[in-house]
Amino acid sequence: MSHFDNFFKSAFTVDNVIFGFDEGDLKVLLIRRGEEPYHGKWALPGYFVYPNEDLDGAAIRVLEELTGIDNVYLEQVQSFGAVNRHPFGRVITIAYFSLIKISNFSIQPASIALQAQWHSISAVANLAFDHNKILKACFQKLKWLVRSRPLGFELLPPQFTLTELQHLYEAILETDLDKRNFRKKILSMDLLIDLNLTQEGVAHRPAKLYQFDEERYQALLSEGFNFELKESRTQHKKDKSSESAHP
Amino acid sequence: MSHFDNFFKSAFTVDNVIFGFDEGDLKVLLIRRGEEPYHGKWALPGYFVYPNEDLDGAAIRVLEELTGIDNVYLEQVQSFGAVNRHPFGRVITIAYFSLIKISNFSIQPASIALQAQWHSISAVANLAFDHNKILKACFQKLKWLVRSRPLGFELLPPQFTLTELQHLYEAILETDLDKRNFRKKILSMDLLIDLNLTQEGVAHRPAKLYQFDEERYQALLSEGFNFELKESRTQHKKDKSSESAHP
DNA sequence: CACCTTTGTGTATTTTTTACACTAAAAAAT
DNA sequence: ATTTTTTAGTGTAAAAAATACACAAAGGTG
Repeated sequence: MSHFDNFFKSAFTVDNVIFGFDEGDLKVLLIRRGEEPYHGKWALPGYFVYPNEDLDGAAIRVLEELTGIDNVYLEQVQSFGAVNRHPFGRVITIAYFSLIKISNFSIQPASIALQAQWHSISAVANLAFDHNKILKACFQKLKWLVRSRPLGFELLPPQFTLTELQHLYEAILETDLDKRNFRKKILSMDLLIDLNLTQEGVAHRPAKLYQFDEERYQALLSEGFNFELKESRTQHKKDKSSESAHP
Repeated sequence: MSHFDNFFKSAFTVDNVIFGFDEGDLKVLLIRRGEEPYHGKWALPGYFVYPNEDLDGAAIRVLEELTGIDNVYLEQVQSFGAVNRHPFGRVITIAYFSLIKISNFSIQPASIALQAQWHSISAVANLAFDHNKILKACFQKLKWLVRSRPLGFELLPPQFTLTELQHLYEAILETDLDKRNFRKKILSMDLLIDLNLTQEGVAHRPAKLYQFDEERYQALLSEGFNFELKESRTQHKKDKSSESAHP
């Protein structure tokens, strides 16, 4: 049956774009490749999909094998299938992405990777394959998603301050937000639990700590609530609160 | 090199979800398969990606070969790669979708398909493979996209009335829109050219005809304009304009 | 010419978004 | 102990956007 001529030696891979947030910086998890091609180069943690596993499953497995990270929610983003994107043959890849709290996971590269490390989004080197392109597409998707879902909580420690949350949003959206308006909006969604605790050991007024209300989020989700968070249409200058501090 | 064990007999396909709009109904283009598996069954127009072509190119070629339609913009949606989705072996598929004016294209199924035909979205049968799932995902994406881009013009004839446009939006969003508010919003985007023509041969007041302003759309796109079109947050009843007609 | 059907229009109300500046709290420096 | 430094926390008014809603106008039909 000539139909089967369409089955040829080819392969699929999955590549994971894992975002984290630390020190006010949006980061992505990269590995240094321990295999040809691109041996020694930085790349997204990705590998082949095996014949007996589906794509989502492969993404989860590969991430675990290459970085030691498991138990995260991975979302499919896009496929990349340029003819020569892989020097060894025809390989298309399916990109997945996820957001995780950096501090929650210890990174343990498998033998197949020389190293696994967080890199600031703003300082990502030349990656192997077409991984720069993939990263860019995933970052776009993140930016887009964060406007319609209260994402980002995944990236913060369980207890966080409103300023930390705002910085995270600013990093993702690549814009400045107005402090008062941001707080008003976030608090009005009623998705944060005020822990009645404050920061300790900071050399200034300590901020209150909050926690994400997972239960309420699930409840709202199921009733089709719209989480949109905008403040991006008009250009506006920062709230220069501090200008009064030095008269 | 054991690396190459990961290249095995497998295949990629592309499947196209082509939306059209006619007689107030949102439609999708299906073919009746002329090949095993699922010979004789309705399916999305899809076929294998060849070794020497990239995914976007394959989608365009396949659509042309199976339905005679070419010169349309296809957008990648998602990959589907369940292990047993294809009875002949491991095949993952990449779904593409597009919107076209039904009247602009004459459908000419190639020998590989027995038939190609528009089907109302609301009355799609059991399709081959996992194509019902794919169709559903694409419809979701359409619904989502139409809120953030002035899509839909692709689906209408070059000259259309505001009521036709509104019906189209209602079909996609699966909701009712308020006539006056819809017009206000659409016209304020300033993307329609008033042709100073009216419908002819209708048994009621003829509507004005408009045309989509492609140039202005491109201009606004490039300056990052936000086309969002909502009116979906609160539940609201229809504008029962006609209630005064029969006092 | 009455009548049927669909088009086309405006306004008032409510909600959301935006812009903007000072006091409060704690630690550090004097 | 007082002052300085730094960040947290707060409210309001103005502008823009979204919503709800009803009737006259245009053309064909019988």
